Amino acid sequence: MSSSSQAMLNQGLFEEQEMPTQMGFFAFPANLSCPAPLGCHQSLKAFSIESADAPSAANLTETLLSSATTAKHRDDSASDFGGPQLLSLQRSSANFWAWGEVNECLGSKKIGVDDHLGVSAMKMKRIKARRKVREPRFCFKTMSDVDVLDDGYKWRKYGQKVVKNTQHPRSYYRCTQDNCRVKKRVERLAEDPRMVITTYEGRHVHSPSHDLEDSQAPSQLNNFFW
DNA sequence: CGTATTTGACCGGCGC
DNA sequence: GCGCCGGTCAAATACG
Repeated sequence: MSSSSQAMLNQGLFEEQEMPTQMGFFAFPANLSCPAPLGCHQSLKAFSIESADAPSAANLTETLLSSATTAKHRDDSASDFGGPQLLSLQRSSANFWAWGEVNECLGSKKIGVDDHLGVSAMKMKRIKARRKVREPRFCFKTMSDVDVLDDGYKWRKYGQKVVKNTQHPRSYYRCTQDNCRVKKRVERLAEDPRMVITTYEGRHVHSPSHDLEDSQAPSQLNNFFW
């Protein structure tokens, strides 16, 4: 975990009092606009998160924020806001939304190992169970015209599915970087189609693509996680 | 022509 | 065991 992420945590980025466990939310200041092609013209409103991987969400938030702020600062040098000040929290019960599926997938379910299973079968089951539990996963709820938010990484779509009780299809993306198994799902909220829910799964083993283009120091590459 | 996206098929988990 | 459902694969198609 980077020290800045820890700082963000200490500042109370992740608040859970009004949410079930594993849930937290925050809001960008109303005047923060994300740069094109982000299309995130409103506020990033909420996320749910696997508690053990809060730093991941913090780092992604950092990425999104820095992407938004650096782009803004390139255009206008007057710094209305910057860095940690962006994270002024706004609390609103209106931000609450159900995210049972994510919580369910986060390993809250007990996975029993049957006594009669063979050793290999048990191993398989354990590996699968462990994988399911360990994959850090969290989601952002964003008001946006476009489905895919520019988080600095390059994604390839590998599937689309209409899920039950929703009128909007869910899209599945994988990070295009070799050896990086990070995935994300993007869908629109049934109740409010203006809201996009982006769910990230896994950790990047590399820095964002535009950082690579900027020839970032190799030592930073290995340490970067969101 | 290489790469990205689309989309129907397939698979595994889960509840009944 | 069966059916439902979410997630993934991969062939076909679109696009630059």
